[in-house]
Amino acid sequence: MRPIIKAKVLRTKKTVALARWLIGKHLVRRFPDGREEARMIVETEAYHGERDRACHARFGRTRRTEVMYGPGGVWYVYLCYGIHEMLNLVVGPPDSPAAILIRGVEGASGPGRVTKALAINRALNAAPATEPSGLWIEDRGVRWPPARVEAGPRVGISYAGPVWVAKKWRFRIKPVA
DNA sequence: TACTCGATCGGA
DNA sequence: CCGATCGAGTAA
Repeated sequence: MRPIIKAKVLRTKKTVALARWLIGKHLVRRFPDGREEARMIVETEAYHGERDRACHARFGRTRRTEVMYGPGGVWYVYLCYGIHEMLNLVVGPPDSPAAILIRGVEGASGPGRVTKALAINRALNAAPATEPSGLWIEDRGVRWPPARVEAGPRVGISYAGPVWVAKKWRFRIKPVA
C-alpha cells in the first residue's frame, strides 16, 4: 500500500499546523505518459479563512475560491501574474476556506518553479490529493526535528496589511548554514 | 465594460 | 529595478 495521506487528517487538523506538518511529506506526480516523480516538500505557507486579508477567500465565495469552500483534500491551482501556476492544498471542513501554498520541493525553490518542474497547471484544480490519480501526497516517513523547521512571515502579501504580514505562517527547512 | 493589480520570476 | 502576461475582482 502506498502511504498516501488521508483526507480526514486534512479536514480535522488546523491550517497552520498542517502547513508545518506537510514539511517532509512527498509530493508525487504521475505524468500523462504514466511516469512518476516524487519530491519532498520543503516549504509551505498557510492561508486561512475570510478574515485572513492575504487569503483569496477574503472576497468571500467566488468562482475562483469555490474549491476552498469544499472539504479539504483537493488541489487549488490558480494563475498568478498571468504567468505562474500556483499549487495549493485545500484543507479544513466544508465552508471553512483555507489552503496551503506549496512554495518549495526538493530541487525547486519558489511556487512558480514547483509547478513548472512537475508540469502542474489549472487542469488539476479541484482534483483529489488523497488518491493516486495525477498528483497526491505521501508520508514516506521523513521526520524533521522542530529545530530544523523555520517559521517566518509569508511572502509577497504586503497588500494584506501589517497584522497579517506579521503572522508566521510560512514554514521551511532551514538551509544548512 | 474599463479599469487595477497580483500568494512570481528572470533578466538588465 | 523592471517587464512579462492574463484573469479575478471592483466599480460603474
